[in-house]
Amino acid sequence: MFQKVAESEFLRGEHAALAFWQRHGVFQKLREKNAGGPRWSFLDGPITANNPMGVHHAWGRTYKDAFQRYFAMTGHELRYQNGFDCQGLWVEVEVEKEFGFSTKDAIREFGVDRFVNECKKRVLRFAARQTEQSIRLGYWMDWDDPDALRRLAETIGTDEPVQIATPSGREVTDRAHAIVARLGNPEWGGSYFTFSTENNETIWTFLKKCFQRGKIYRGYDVMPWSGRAGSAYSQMEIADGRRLTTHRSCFVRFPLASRERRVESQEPEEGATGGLSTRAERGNATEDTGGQAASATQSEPQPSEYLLVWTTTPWTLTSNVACAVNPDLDYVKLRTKRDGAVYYFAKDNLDYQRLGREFKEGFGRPEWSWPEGVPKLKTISQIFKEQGGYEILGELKGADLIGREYTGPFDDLEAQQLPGGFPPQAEGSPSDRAPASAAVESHRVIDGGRDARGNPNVVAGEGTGIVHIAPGCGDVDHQLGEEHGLPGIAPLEEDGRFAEGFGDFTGRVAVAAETAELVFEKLREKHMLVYVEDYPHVYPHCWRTGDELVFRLVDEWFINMDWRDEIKDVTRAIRWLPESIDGQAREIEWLSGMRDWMISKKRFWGLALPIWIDPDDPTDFEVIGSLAELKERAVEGWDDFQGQTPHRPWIDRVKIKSQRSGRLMSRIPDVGNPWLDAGIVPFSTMHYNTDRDEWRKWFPADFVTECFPGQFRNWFYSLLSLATMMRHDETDDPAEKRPFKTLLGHRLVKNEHGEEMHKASGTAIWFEEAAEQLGVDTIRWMYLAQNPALDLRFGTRHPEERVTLETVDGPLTETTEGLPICRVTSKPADEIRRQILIPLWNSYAFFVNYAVADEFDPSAEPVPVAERPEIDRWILSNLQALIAECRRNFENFDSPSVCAAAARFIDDLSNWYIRRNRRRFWRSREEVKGQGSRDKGQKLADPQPSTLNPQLEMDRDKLAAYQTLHAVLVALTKLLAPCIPFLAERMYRNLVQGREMVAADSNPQPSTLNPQLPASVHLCDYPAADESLLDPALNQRMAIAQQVVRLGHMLRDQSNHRVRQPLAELLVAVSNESQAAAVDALTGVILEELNVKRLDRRDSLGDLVRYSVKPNLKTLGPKYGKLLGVIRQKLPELDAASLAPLRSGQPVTVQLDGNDLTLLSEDVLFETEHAPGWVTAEEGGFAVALSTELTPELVREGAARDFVRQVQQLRKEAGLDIQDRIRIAYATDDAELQEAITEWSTYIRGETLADSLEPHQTPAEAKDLRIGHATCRISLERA
RNA sequence: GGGCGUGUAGCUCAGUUGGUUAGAGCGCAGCUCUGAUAAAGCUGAGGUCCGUGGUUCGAAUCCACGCACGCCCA
Repeated sequence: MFQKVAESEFLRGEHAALAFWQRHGVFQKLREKNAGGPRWSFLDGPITANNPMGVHHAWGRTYKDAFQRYFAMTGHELRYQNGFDCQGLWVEVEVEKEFGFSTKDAIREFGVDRFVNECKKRVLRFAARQTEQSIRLGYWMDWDDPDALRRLAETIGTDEPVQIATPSGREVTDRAHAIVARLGNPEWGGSYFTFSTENNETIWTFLKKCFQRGKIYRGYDVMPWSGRAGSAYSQMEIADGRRLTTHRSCFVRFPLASRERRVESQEPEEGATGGLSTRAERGNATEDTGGQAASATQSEPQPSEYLLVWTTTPWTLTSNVACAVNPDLDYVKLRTKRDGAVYYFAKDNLDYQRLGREFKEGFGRPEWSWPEGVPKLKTISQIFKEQGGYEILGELKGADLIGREYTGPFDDLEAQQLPGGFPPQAEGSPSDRAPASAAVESHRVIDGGRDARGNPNVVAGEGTGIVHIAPGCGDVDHQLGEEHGLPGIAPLEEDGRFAEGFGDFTGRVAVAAETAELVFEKLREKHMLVYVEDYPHVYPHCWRTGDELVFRLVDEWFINMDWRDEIKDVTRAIRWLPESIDGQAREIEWLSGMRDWMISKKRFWGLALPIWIDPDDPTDFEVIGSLAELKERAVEGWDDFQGQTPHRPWIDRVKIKSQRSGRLMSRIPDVGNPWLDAGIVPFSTMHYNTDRDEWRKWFPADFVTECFPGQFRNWFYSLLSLATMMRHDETDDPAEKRPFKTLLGHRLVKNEHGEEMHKASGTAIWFEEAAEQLGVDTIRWMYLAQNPALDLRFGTRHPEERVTLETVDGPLTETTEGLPICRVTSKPADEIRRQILIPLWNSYAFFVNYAVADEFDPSAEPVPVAERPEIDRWILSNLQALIAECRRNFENFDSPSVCAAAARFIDDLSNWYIRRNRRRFWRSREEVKGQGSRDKGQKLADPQPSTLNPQLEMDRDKLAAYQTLHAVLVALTKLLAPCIPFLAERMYRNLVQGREMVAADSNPQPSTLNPQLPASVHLCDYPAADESLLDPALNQRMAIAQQVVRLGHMLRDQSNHRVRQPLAELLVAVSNESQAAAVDALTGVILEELNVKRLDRRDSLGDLVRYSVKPNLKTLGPKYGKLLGVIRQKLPELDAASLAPLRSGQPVTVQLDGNDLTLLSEDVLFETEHAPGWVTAEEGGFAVALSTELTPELVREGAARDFVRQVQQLRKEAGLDIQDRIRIAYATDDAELQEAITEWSTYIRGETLADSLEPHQTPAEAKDLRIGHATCRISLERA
């Protein structure tokens, strides 16, 4: 039997379900049940085990769980392996914070081994934490015991043996790091950790394959670099750190060498007369420049021509090698009046209002408005005017400047004079092809060239059209330097300071403000500084420290990605969802534009790149493909390493011998890019290297899902490239190479106003805050129902409102990490609870509570469906449609459609089926036995009039109702189990196991449960639609009845007649036979819903309305074109009768404005207009009219129903049970009402379970209640 | 700067191949129903379909330009 249910208490129910699953090992039973079934391969994208989970992590994890549950309920075997992302700078950053380290040296001092152990500990601690949070989400995975993970964290770095039980039930004892290195292996089960030896070693396999294809190289490239972190940032990660900042930017002039080779000129050679030069006008900007420049010309009349150059990074001027122009661009030749100096720069720049738009509108983000206190920028013309004025001497093309030599700004520096550039290259290094000339010998104007898309690198606009080129300090600069055979000067050390060889600059931090000032001071001395200003712009910053990045020439390791077309082919073989995003195109776009992949990082915690190199000959390097290979090749250090994980510092001790030279080779000190860790998992977690047959069973994954912004260049990219390379020697078929078949991306979780939630501002919502305030089923529904292509506006955290959560473990005021727990509100969550979960619960509670009272036995012989009332067959038919729809949508990874269909069904169930059938359940057993006191003869409208033996028939009808509703609810719990696993479980268990489940909960032996039925909804098979119950015609009929009722309600509303007031007659006019049949079949339903005495159906709308005709522009337009205007005007004026043949499909020829038109039936639309004198409404081809005339009889009956309603409300307010009997006393001055009560006394008493209904001098506290047009005082007491 | 996308009610979004009076949900206002319902239903107000020009008998829809916003790439 069923357990009576009361309040929904969703949160308490969720905790109860979690406890039940744990106590009965339901998840284990599910895995056993499906073992050997068809496989469904899900591949989890690893979550960074670095912080507790927030609600933004839970969206993807809800998808993962929901689809896994669906495929489990359809009998599939699954892997259930969660993944943790463990290695990389993000972990180092947090550990540095914990220990207060701010430099790499601080870490070295602390000890790299201790540091790496701390990183491992942090990962294990947060893996434990996220495991607990995921379990609370209802996410069923093969979880490790969080406490075991914490024990490992505590003991890692010691030799103390630890004993843990693995998820598969094995007892393992070993040193912590030996266990940790093997977490997630197939014998133990559990989550995979990317720091595992298996994962790292499989990346070695990948890198070896790259090496064998000749794709690994050591590159010298200019990369964004953080001096503080001592690390280069890859193209992928730099995107996250852009910020608006203000730099001291400067205009500088480089003196041109005189043109000895010059053959002709457009302008006569101007002498540096200086005749027009005067003392500089006063003015801050001019004060320190012009005068000194003028004096330069005095002491040295030549040269007098200058390149005008502009830069926002003054420190790079130390490393200037060349200047670039656009040969097609117009340049101007300008002479200043003050000192007669002649400048060259782009013509368009003279009056160009630099950052004019940004000054007004900011830099493209709301928070990036023009910085306060920074003046508007001047035009170059303005600057020269302030410095005494100028005259234009002429124009020339950029091409005319190319080849001109000049004097650099810092030619006195040692580095500038070093042949081959700076730093001096080791012999035999890959860049030993670099030119032997020194930078000072290379200063000349070059062609800026074009980028990959063919756009010129040098354009007019912000600068001067002459770009200072420092191949060691800039990306494009570097490329140009390579193209033009220029030497490079790379001035910065790892820490972002100038190296030896830079005079006074040596040791200074490049980005420091003082460094810029020193540059200006030196330039001033050399008379090269023209103007200095504050220049705001968006510039890359370190995403961790916020420090400004520099562009630094580094030697890093790269994968040559010239096989990108192979990856594109694989990309095309994959299904990318949601379709509206066109992820495939986005990925292809990224693949087309991406550069070679920088895989190295000069840090400590991460994949040990398996590259061994001869320190004396950097061209001699080798990639090792496995630890076994390394062991074989090792000539020293193996014994030291053995027993450790392949991480720094331990792995660094192993040396091998060069096959080429026989010399000792060492591992490069770099660690790997963490996206390698996440990209290899289709191989490492499926045992590619250890059990190829097993791997073949699970590769490729059927499904992956992740939050997509950013991942096209991160996880998706790494999965695609690694799989393409891993498989290149095994197959040519792109489909065989793909790591996954279908990808579902989803967007971001935002707050209710659409803003990002930030940890720092306290607006980020922690998982448990949301879970224990909003409820997990609610949150899951919110995620699953959301369109994945759109941001989800989750809710709002109120940092100022602290709350205490009541949990099973007692009150909770802060998270495990000590973060305060704050109030979380969410309108979408409230709406879901209101519109879906509560109606669902109420439907269930209604059933259960009546079933308990009636002692309904679900095992009773079922009433054949064919013999049940039409409405039962209707809801069952609808259920089959829902089942089919849910299956189809789950298979299609379309959870929003599952949720939408279910929501519609729940509405039909609650607001139509149950509401309409209440009376079938109310009939008490006494009533059935003929002992009831309710009056049956005066029932307003019995939906099931019967000529059979009333007792027998009612009994059977009631049984049918119970059986129908029971079946629907049980099926619904199964359908929704993947979405709302807690509520579904709770309902299912009571509906199926009933009271026995209480006994089972206190006794872990499930023997008391009905062994025939699964103990958990999650052990059930997903329902399959029963075609024999599907009756589309019936569904349509009911839809028509619902539509008529809706129209009827509209008419009542418009004519101001409440539904409780019976009305005499309803006319329904239909336009076809199926509508007629529907109305006839459901007349009783319509009458009762609308509280109308009589329904009269008319065969034709013509009886109720008259027709009007309208042209069908869609068909007539193409035929008559311009004539359409006339047709539109005149056609409705035609006599409707003359067009009548059209209604039966005959063409009609009419004359309009002198034109003969032949109209087909499709050319004319017939519309209805309401007949006068009726309240009518019309929709979908039928019309409804309601008579509004009230007779005294009708008024009295309405009053009686009002009276009943008010009494019911009082019963509820008095807290009476539905079975309690009462006595009613009332008082009214209204004679008509008095008469109505007397007339309908039996009915009123029957409806309200009243033993007596007496006029009385009621107590003063009795309420004045409105009954029709009168008022009445009513009091009641329990009988 | 380049590429892609978006712009429709107070908010979030639909809107088919160009077709007649542009829709939904939320919010707001009013009304109704209720022995499961903390719900729900109905009605109403609310629109320069970003702007300008063009194509067309007809444009939210197609084209061009402009403006604003977003993403990706420089």
